[in-house]
Formats: sequence, structure tokens, C-alpha cells
Amino acid sequence: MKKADDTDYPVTGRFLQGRLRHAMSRHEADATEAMFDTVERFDDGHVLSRRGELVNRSTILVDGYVIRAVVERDRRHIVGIQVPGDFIDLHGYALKRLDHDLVAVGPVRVSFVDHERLNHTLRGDLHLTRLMWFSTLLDASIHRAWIMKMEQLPADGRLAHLLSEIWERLRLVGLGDAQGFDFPMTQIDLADACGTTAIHMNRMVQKLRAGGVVDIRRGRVNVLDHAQLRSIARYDPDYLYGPGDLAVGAHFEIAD
Amino acid sequence: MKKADDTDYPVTGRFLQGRLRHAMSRHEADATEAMFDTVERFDDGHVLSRRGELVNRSTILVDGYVIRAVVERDRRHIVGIQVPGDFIDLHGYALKRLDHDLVAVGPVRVSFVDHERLNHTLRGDLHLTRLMWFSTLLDASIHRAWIMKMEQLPADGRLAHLLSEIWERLRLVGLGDAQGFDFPMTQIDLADACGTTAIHMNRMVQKLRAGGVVDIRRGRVNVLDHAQLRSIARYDPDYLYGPGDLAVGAHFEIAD
DNA sequence: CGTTGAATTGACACCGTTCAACGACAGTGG
DNA sequence: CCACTGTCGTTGAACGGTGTCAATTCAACG
Repeated sequence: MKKADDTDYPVTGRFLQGRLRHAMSRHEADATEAMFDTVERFDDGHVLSRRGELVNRSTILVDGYVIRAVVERDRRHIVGIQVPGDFIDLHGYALKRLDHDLVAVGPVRVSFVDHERLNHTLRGDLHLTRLMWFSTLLDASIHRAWIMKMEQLPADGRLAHLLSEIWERLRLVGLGDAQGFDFPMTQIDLADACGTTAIHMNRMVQKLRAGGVVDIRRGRVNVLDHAQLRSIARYDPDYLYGPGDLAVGAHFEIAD
Repeated sequence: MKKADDTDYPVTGRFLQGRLRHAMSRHEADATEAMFDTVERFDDGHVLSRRGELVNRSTILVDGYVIRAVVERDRRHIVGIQVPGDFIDLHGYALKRLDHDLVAVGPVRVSFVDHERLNHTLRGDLHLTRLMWFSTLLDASIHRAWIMKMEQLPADGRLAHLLSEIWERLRLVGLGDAQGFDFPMTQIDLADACGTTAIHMNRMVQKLRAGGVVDIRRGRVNVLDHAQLRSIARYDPDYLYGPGDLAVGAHFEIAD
């Protein structure tokens, strides 16, 4: 499953993979990789960034999963999940303070870039700036898909949607496999990400398992019936801007 | 209620007002205003932009309300509401195709800027680029607040949250008044924005009315008990990045 | 004054929460 | 080796919020 970019770009090789990475020039890819220095490891539950903190660097997720979470009166709400290749707090470059925490789910590998360094790289390169901008807008598009799933789907559909999305996003960056993917989120985590309780989430996990749709256990998701999973989730991956009707394609070039 | 910017910048005067407008230089504000030409009017229900269409210009909302909506198998889902001053499809500058429709609610006044023109203005001005970027990240932050409200709040809380948000956003740009604000959304619209049915939304409207919290009727929202409204909505406006704990403040300058 | 869309009301079934408890399992320390 | 502990996973029952169906009233408009 190793791609060329994995070796040439050990830190940023998955950034925008499956999306606009093809629009990055060799020079831009090199410049992006060069911004990052060492890769650091953190354990499950490590808080990479806390709501309200002043941030002066941004983080790329090299390996593992990170959730965006907000804790409010003893209940935690998960508003997003990041997969390898995601520039998980690039929006902090413009916002300076984030409205949510970034927390590792399972062990992660990340790397950092100072905003000062980012300024230096982006200054005078509107094309690369727009690629970075695009990656933050991708997160916004995913947010909108989450809003829709909360508005329209019951709990089993929300779970199916979440699993469909993660699987799709992993495949876009060359991860996962034909049967499913490794996924360390507990049923409690899944409940917080689907706006339901752990008790009800447990029933939905069992329902999908009993229906031969998907088997979720011990940090592993095995998809048994992809068609049924998609159907329950009413899943359409267009919003990820991979190959599909919304793909940016050749329209991204900046005319001079 | 007229501010200086209303006359100096009739089209873009409300852009980022209450947020980072203070970080815009006179030159940047002038350059932004100069990008736009005529202001056009559209009636209620006019589709300004359709999902999947290739866009080569972006739109600023001068007056009125616009919703972001996705229609899926005979049901419409509203994933966002835009108020005057919002650069409503600036994300199309990088995405090129949007994942949702933009539809006028009530009469609107808008103005357009070609992406080519935008390139010209932003090239070589990383500071202004970052301000524009910031405004799209603001939308993303609002999306996250919506995800949270869908995850945690019952229907009356969602409605209260929506009203709280619109009121707050209007006040940030110098609109609305002490009693409430004009708001042309029907109960059907409100239902689609809160992930419930029109019938149930009607009950929630009546509940808030009977409780002396807020009176919604005939295109007008009158807030009767602001404290109670906030409480039902569990509303905290920090995510709008106006004055508050998350405010960017003086940290936005680009170090050289 | 008839038409149309919005707002309103009531009955009923169902999805999801809550409370209370128990089982499975890994890590820890005696 | 076993008892202890905490987290995750699981189950059952009662309650309440919400969706659905069907029908009626109201407001705006030509």
C-alpha cells in the first residue's frame, strides 16, 4: 500500500492525497515538507491543543486519529474526526484561538510548523496558499455533512455515516483495506460523535452487527455489506471532493 | 444605526464587522470595496448558486438573508444561514464547486466579484488573504456550533440557539435592535434548519411564545426574555469570534 | 372572494433517554 | 497466583420527546 509520496514526503505525503495533491507542483510539495521538522508521538487521550489557547503553530497528523471535541457541563461533544494527512489545526493559522480541543484517539504521530514559518512559505505563493485554504474548506464541507446527518438520520444511520466517511477518507489517502480499517474509537466515543448515549450506541452497534452490515469491535471495523452500509447512512462521498461530481479537477489553476 | 463604514463602503462595509474588520488597513478595505461593482436585488426563493455548479465568481450579501441548503430525496436540509456582511460563497474561490445551494430567504441585495479579480487583489497581499481565509473559517466554526446543537439540544433548544445566533450575528454587524430583529424564515424553514418537522417546530414556537421567551411571527422575532432564551439554547457566542474569550485581538499581525 | 401556502391542533406509535444493574476484560499489586 | 479496580460493553424496563397522519384555521394576494 506504500505510495511514492510516502517515501519522498514522510510527513506531508498524505496531505490532500486523493483531492488536490495532483495540483501541487513538485516545488510546492517540497516546500510543504520542508516546513516540518521532527515527528512526535503521543498516547491515547493526549490533548494536542485546548480550546481558547493561543496557537502559534499548526499540526499535521501523520498517523492515527484525532478528534475535535468540546466539553460542556460534564458532557463531551465530538464535532469532527481527523485522519492521517490532515492538517488538523491549520485553521488556527487564521483564527489564532480554536473553539474546540484536539485530542488523540489511540496513539498518534504528528509534526508541527510555526506560523512564522508558514508565513514565510506562503508569502508570494497564492497558489499554495489557496491549496492550504482548500484543505480547511474541506473540513468545513465535512462539518456540513455532519449537520445534515444529525438533522436527518436516526442513530444507526449516523453511526453508519461516520464509518462510511472514515473508510472513504482513509482510502483517499491510501489507507484502510478492502475489508475495513483499524479504528480505536470506543462506543462512548462513537456516541459522543453521533449525539446519542453510549447505551443506545451499543444497541446500534449490535443492530448493525446482527444485520450483517458491519462488525465493530476491539479497535477494528470490518465492513460486511458495503451496499447496505451506504444505504443506511444515505452516504454520498461527494462532499469530500475526491473523484466525483464536485471534484475541482483542472479548474483550480490561477489565471494571470 | 448607520455606521461610517455604511457610507464609505456601501457594499463591503459590514464584512468582518465586529470581528477582524479593525485589523483591515484603509488600503485593504478600499481594495475590497473596489472589487465589487453593481448591487443586484433578488426575490425570496431565488437560487443564487446551485450545488455542483462551476463557480468563477463569489458573492457578498449586502442585505437580507441567505440559506445554505441541500435537497435530498424530497426533503430539504438547511446547513447554514448567512446575514448581511457575509461573503456567502467565498469558499467557492478555492472549492470551485459547492456542495450545497445558496437560496435567498426574503428579498436580498448582493454583489459579485470574479475570481480573476480576487486573484489580482489577493496576490502579494498575504494579510488580506488571511482575512478572507478567516471569514471562511468563521463559517466553519458556526458549522461546528450547529453540530453541537444538533448533538445535544432538543427541538426547542435548537430553535432558541438559532435565534440567539442570528440576533448575535446581526448585532455584530450593527443590525437588529434591542427588542429583536426582522426575520423572514417560515416555520417550515426553521424546521429544516433544526432537523425537525414543521409540525413539531410549530409546537416549539408556541412553547417559547407561551413561556414568555420569544415571540416569532410574520417575519419578526421579538425577544421577550433574553436570559431564558440563552439558557434554553445553552448559548455561548464565543464561537463567532467577536468580543470574547476566543477573540483574535492583536494576535493577527503577520510577523516579518 | 376564491386560492394558496403557512400556521395550528389532536391522536398515536416509535425512537431514544434515563436509571439500574451486571458481565467482560486488562492492568495492578499483594 | 489471585483479589482488586476501572473502563468498556451489555441488558431490561419505564418514561418522554418527536414523527406521522389527518384535518382545520388563518393570512396574504390577485
